[in-house]
Amino acid sequence: MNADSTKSWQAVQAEVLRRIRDREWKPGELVPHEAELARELGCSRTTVNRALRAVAEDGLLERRRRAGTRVALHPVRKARLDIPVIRVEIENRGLAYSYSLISRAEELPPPAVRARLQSPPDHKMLHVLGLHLAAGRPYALEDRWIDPDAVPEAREADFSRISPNEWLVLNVPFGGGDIAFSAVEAGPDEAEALDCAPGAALFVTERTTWRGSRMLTTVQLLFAPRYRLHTRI
Amino acid sequence: MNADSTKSWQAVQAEVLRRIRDREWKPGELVPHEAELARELGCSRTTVNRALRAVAEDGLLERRRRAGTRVALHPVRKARLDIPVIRVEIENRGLAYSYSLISRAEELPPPAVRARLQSPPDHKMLHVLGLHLAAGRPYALEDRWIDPDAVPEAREADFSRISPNEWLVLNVPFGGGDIAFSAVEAGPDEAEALDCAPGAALFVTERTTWRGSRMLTTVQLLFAPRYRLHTRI
DNA sequence: CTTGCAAATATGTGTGCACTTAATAACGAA
DNA sequence: TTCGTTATTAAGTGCACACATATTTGCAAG
Repeated sequence: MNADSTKSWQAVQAEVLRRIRDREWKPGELVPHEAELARELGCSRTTVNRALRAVAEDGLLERRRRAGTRVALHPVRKARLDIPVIRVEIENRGLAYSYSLISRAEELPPPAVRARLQSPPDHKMLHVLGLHLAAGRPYALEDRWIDPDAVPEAREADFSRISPNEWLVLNVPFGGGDIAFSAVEAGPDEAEALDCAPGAALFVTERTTWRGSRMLTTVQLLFAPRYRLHTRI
Repeated sequence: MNADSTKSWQAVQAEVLRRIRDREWKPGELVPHEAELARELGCSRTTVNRALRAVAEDGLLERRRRAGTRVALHPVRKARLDIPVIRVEIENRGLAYSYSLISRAEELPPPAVRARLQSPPDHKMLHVLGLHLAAGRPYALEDRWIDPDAVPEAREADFSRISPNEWLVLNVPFGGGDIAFSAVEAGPDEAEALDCAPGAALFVTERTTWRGSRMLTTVQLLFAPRYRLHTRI
């Protein structure tokens, strides 16, 4: 047990956070450089580096080579959002998950989708509509478009038992992605599927994923009213 | 210049990601241990560790001591959300920011707020309502409650020129926090403040911040219609 | 067959060192 | 004065080594 000469990087991090909190290091101010801190805290520079890097990743410090490390003036807090597969999300709440396919077709996407997927005007896409249910009640409506050229196996996939959401995670190697959250009013169809009043405010997440520069799929997830996306900072 | 015997941890990370993408390492599968990878890739274990740790932080690998490192079966993607001060958020979009105070009072919070702040039934709180504007148009309505016992300086603060949002970031040492995103229908007052139709779907973020175990403040931010919170994965 | 303890092992972390890279400052020439 | 070059400096990264810690495995005692 490293009585006291050894400080773990977490201990250093805690000390750094304390100094920021207690305004020992003021916002915008330059903090001692790594070597200096290492000497002062009785640990190696590597350890100090690890700690400072972690704090900087949370947005409380800003680091630039040569310029040194300074306390962030406008701390842009970095929250981490977990984006699980919907089935897992529901099961984690201890609810029974089920899923039902509403429709599946190969058709021309609307302009908005075409723009997101950067596809040529007359390129047909796989369009899958499905409903995720938690404990038998509508949870989220999945409105997905898949580029069958980029994901040929999708043509064979059976989306009646497994949602595109989960099928894609399992079968398509991940790539980059883009997520947006917003709110929309429920249209008549959506209201019926989600069993809510038309015009109700729905939480929406829209995701577009690609691999390399190839767009793969875009999805709109409409959550039933009272859904909350939750995280800690 | 380290021609090729030295691999940077980013290079190792890229190689690891490639192997996961190309299914050389299949989901759920155990990957070679650090020392083995180090030998294979011709770098030190430290470097491999750095790379694997980074990938694990993104949720694509799961690591446990002794048990080894395995490819995540249900990759829970970790998105990072930046939560800037609203003024900065607006200015970053190249728009002119302004702010106007709507009301400020010390009063009894409604039950929902009391629950969030875990305050006793008859404890009065500082209640500040303000509107953030971008290019002169309503952007977000800030409905904030501050515990004046936990943040005594707030009583003296001038929230007519600087929003509580920004004042708190500048004056109150950060602490833990809790963020939730959802959607609500605009009520009559909110519709008027945000210059939208009553019943319009609004994107909401609710934040509660504390220091230690002391609740400091809770805020509801109602964004004008068409607001989108956006991030990459 | 179960329980408990010890050995083995993979990751986690710390240290000291060296070298690289980027940003600034200092300096000198046009 | 202004521009470009060079020196300096602090962070970024890599390596070899050692020890810490968690977890599994296997063996032995009950």
